[in-house]
Amino acid sequence: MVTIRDVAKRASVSVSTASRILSNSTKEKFAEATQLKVLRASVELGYRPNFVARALVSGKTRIVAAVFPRIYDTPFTALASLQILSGIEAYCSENGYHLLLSAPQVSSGKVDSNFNNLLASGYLDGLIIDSHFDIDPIMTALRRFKLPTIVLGYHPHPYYLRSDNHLGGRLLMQHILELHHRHIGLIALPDGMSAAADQRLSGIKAVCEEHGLDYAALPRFNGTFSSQSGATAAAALLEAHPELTALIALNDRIALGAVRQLQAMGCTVPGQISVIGYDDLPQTHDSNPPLTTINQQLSNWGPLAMNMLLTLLEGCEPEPVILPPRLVVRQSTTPLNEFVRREGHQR
Amino acid sequence: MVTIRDVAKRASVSVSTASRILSNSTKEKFAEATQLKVLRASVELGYRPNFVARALVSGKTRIVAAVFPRIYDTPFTALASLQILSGIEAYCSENGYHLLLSAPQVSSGKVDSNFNNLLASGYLDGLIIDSHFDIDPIMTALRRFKLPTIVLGYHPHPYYLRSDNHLGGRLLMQHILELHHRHIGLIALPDGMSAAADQRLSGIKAVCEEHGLDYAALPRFNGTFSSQSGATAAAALLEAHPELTALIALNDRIALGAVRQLQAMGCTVPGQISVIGYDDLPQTHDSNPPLTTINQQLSNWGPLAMNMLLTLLEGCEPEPVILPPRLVVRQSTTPLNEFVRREGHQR
DNA sequence: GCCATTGACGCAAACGTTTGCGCTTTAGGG
DNA sequence: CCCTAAAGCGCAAACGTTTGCGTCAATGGC
Repeated sequence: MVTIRDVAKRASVSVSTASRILSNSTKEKFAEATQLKVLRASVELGYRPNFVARALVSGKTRIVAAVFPRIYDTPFTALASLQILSGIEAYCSENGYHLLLSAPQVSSGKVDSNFNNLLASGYLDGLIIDSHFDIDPIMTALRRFKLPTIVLGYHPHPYYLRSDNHLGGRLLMQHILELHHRHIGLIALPDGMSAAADQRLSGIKAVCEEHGLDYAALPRFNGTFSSQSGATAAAALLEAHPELTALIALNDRIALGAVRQLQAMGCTVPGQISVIGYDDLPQTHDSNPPLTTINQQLSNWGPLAMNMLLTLLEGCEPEPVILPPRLVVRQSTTPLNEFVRREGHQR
Repeated sequence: MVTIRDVAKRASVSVSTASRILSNSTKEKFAEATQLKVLRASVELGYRPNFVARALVSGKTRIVAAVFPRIYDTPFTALASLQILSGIEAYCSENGYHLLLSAPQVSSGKVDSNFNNLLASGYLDGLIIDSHFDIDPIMTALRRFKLPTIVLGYHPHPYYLRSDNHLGGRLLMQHILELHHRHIGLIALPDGMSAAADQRLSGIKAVCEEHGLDYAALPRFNGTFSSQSGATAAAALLEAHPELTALIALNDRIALGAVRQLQAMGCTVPGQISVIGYDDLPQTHDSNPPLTTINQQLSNWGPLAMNMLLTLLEGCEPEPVILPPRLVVRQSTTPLNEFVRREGHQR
């Protein structure tokens, strides 16, 4: 390993001079000739600074962590995480940072010890935490160390980035109403299970009230995160309420499950029943029919969150970010046709 | 920050004694009383060793990197990466290692500078590299540093882990032949584009020869990695060869695209035509019909690769690993029915 | 009772940087 | 010609550990 001492020796200057010329961006005054000597020696020897030593004295590692809690042993969930992760990595790399990935095991209110070690290790300059699930244990573990932190999602924290799920819910409902549907089923999640889902529901409710609809009266069936639960829900809803002409699913996976179930039951989508999802998963492009859904700009999350973290690391106060979701109209929703609409009105 | 010096002072011992008692697992002999004093002082003060300092002297950071090259700006591809990553992370964490994620930009034979910095930084004890795409530039950049490395896939390297894609190809073809199909279309990738795909094709070819079929005569259409290209391929194949009763796709995405296209053309799957994919992507469980495909045990890759890396870090020579893939029969393939079979034989 | 051995611990160097401060030289002003 | 200031550079401490070696006392054998 070639150290700065070697460079200094070859350039016949002191170590401190070499260090200042090589790393100190604040150009202290050095003779042109000296600078050249050092620079040349550096490249000739192929000198690369040892970040560990640098970190020890500066206290800065230029490493940040992305934390995706691992709940019930399920890995950080699916492609959404990957998109975010990819964005963080890219932005990190552009700014000379390195990304450490951590998926701490959270069980019975405790975080695994390796995560605690990581926090105390001094390896991290800051972190970005996904609060898709309950991260209270993580945040309490984190409090002891004064590490700059950005939170993704609804966990209460001064610096956060989230999508406006209320607005997303509104878009969902408005789209369905504009298509003249009035008999609308809801495949939701149990209240309180996910802050994001709750917000989506609140958006739906708000639109209902604006249109004089009784939100509480909407046929509703609670699923989970699996596509199978979407299928179950669709079957149950249609059996209890054959008059339904539209189904709102709170995420794409249950929407896709619902579509599959409907088709298996001989129901055409969107011919007889419109289905709308939420998340804009990649596979919704290619599903049959392509799914109308809500896009959360996931690919922007990583860079934006990392940008917030960087301003925090520079000692400034980043503004929280709330991203507006967008409706993506594909082919799983269609206007209620005249015949059915009239029938609907008769009831 | 509470340092080991504080602990030593509170226990009224020297720093070296504290260090040895706290970290040196090779229990040098110390008086019972001294050990207790130090341990107690340590917990009372909440001492956590600074890994950076420890790394500086020991030369070991207990950080390893997972490298997923970013080609043409596409992020590390999809869920396969995520499954592997999740496995690596879990195994890292269990063994007290930390995982750094790097997705270096590779363009025109060069790797971005941040990746080079990472390699030279001294931050890494070792790395696991995904060779899904061409990683020559990465490997040459890596050669200058003597970092223990495991390669995932077919890139030539002493320590590798891969799935037996030749066997996978065999399974693919055997399954189709056992279902009595004889008019088989191939949605492949251009030769040489992917070592894994080439291997799959070689397996298919081998089975053909064993059954006296002319591999070269199989109707074939080359796609890419997108599901759209699968749709295009299916349409083209069926138009040129209406007699086909089975389609082999070299990956699930193009298989799903093909299924969608077939259904749009009024072809039932598997009623009129069987389709088989490769990869066992999660969405193939829920597609309509659920796809018959090949599973590569991706969730085992991470732990196995990490295990190899750990033995390498301990100074031993790990054995390369070749995992056998498994056929997953779902509902997109079915035996050729009698009528069609007889017709098939007549031609 | 003396010497060698062993057990228990401390001293200080080392890892590769950064950085506060001080030293020398030169230039410039009076 | 002297004094001051600035320019250019080096010394050495510091960051928090680990670890080779040395020291001291106690112990045991003869």
